[in-house]
Amino acid sequence: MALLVAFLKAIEYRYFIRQVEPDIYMGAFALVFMGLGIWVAWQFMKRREAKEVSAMSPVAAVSDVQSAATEEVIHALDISQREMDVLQLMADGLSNQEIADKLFISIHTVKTHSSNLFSKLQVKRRTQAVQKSKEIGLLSQ
Amino acid sequence: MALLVAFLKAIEYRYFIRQVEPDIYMGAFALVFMGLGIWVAWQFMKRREAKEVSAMSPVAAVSDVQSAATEEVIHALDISQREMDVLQLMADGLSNQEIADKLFISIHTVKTHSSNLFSKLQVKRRTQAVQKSKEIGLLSQ
DNA sequence: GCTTAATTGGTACTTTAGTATGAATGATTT
DNA sequence: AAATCATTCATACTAAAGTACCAATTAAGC
Repeated sequence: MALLVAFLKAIEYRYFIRQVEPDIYMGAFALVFMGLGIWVAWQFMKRREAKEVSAMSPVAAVSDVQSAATEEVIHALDISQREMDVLQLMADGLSNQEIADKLFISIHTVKTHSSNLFSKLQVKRRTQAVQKSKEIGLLSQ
Repeated sequence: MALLVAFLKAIEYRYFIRQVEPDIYMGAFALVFMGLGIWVAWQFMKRREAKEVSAMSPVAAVSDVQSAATEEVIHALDISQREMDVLQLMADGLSNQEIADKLFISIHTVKTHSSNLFSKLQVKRRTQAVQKSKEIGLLSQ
């Protein structure tokens, strides 16, 4: 920014400020920098869009990784019976407390199971867990 | 633009130009207008992005038969386009923050939409919303 | 007997989700 | 012009979800 100011001062200020109407000069000045601002924002947004397109939906990206190793994961899912119980009820839209009540265990236990489940499924949230487990055939669609 | 120039001339030019160092004044001037430019571009891109996402929404993209039935359900439940966008991304397992980033809106807005969605679907959580919306054909299985 | 893994439960904490309420804006309809 | 609706954003709050770490119990399996 300091460089820009210096640049403007050196190049334009001395040559135009006294040859052109001040109003017009300031208007042009504003216009140029507004244009520069638009350009900067444009570049930024372009980069952001590109990233999104390449990454697409996080779920899609996840599923791609998964499908590459589907066999391996299905055989080595290492998901216990109790974790499956929790997963099923999670897929039904139940809260941790409701799952706890239904399985006659504490909510802490449900959290333990679900947390382990998430790391095994390589997801971060129950919604993703449900989505992914249906994708890979852990749960019926 | 002409108005802006006039505004600047009237409000700032006369009061600051001879009280502040010219260089600093010009620098601040440039900065302000660059900021304005960024803001303008940002607003423009936001609107464009929103339209694109809406247009890309699976609701509009599914097969004719499906979309006919889906449209009916959407209409019956009085669910808006934006609410459908949020619902779709919710079903993909995204967090509210991620949905906000993808739609270029704030997390507050996402919460507003999802909350309205839940009451329209008569559910209490996003997991139930996803489950039910697939049940009634709002989302493809 | 000893080990291993599954199941259970806990504390303490951070993060995310969800509700209630209000308000501004733009587009559309009446 | 006025009303309506969709969309946006905000604050302030409560509830739920999720993580990290620890520990007791039980049922195999070696």
